Amino acid sequence: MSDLPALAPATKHNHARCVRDALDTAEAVCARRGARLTALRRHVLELIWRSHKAIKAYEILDQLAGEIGAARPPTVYRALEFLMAHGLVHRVDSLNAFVGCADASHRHDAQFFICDACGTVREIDDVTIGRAVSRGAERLGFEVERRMIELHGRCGSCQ
Amino acid sequence: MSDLPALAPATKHNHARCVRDALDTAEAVCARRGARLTALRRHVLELIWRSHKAIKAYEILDQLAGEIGAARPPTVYRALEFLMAHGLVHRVDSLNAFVGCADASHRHDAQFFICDACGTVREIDDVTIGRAVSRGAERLGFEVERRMIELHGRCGSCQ
DNA sequence: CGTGAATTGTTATATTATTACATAGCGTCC
DNA sequence: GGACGCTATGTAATAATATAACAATTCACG
Ligand SMILES: [Zn+2]
Ligand SMILES: [Zn+2]
Ligand SMILES: [Zn+2]
Ligand SMILES: [Zn+2]
Repeated sequence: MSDLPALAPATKHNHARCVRDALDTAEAVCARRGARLTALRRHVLELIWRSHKAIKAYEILDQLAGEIGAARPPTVYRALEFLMAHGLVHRVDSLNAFVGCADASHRHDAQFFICDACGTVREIDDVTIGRAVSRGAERLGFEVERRMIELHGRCGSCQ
Repeated sequence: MSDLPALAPATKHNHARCVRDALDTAEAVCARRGARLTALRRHVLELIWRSHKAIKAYEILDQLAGEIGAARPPTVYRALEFLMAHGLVHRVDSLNAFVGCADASHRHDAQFFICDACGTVREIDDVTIGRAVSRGAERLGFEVERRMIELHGRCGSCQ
């Protein structure tokens, strides 16, 4: 595994450690469920975690091609499908892109704060927002199954 | 203009009237701003309003082709761009599709409740949800510029 | 009318994602 | 160990979504 200097996030933290933790959690989650975190899937997850930005499927594809030779779209999309199914990665619909889940220990929807200046995606799960949505849904007689909440703007360091 | 029976929404209402109102509002909004609601743009808006479902750009394209002859993607995407710029249409990112704005009198983000069974999209603008998001953002020091809030599930009649 | 700006037409291409089928790996039963 | 069945991966083709670049037309305004 190579070093990861160029793509580190804006927030100051030990990102190598941050990635290692994410991969360890992924191993644990998959082990617990009898799911196979294969070399390929693990590699894709690692690429996603190289930054706290959302990464596009074809960027993953290009990086894979540079590292392990030929890679085709289905390879990437299948890995992403697996990682999303196990809650290790979220899809950011407003960007057609993917980001590592900040709390992969349990499946969840979350809210994403996306800085349009630096690209950093910050995931939180705010119960107040969740409750507000639930009450709105209730008034409409609507049964919510999946929440997609993505807020675009400027993060603290980019204002 | 043809009749609109097949695509009427689940909720019982006078949909012909509903469409007419939407077009009238659009005329008014554009007049007020000196924007030109050309025949093409008006036609696209009307196609979008034929149902309360989100419609895909290429569905619009197909319908235009059937009605006025050749139509190319840029034609549709440009009309959509105009309609969105003037708040007459919203894009539903989680569907790559477009829906008529339920309250085009003023520009806004809103929340969309999307029934995955019947496809109906219900737009509301719930201040409670907006406030919850604002407070979440404030705690992160994040400045929100655009809110994408799309809730998938089942509407009342599809449960 | 003449002019410039906005709109639309047209061709090509970029970007994102899936289908369909072939091959390879891997655990289990006998 | 070998046959079987399941999961994962490889590969080719194509579908679905969106934009770029430039030409032709239309339209408001003077
Ligand atoms: Zn990190
Ligand atoms: Zn998450
Ligand atoms: Zn209606
Ligand atoms: Zn609206």
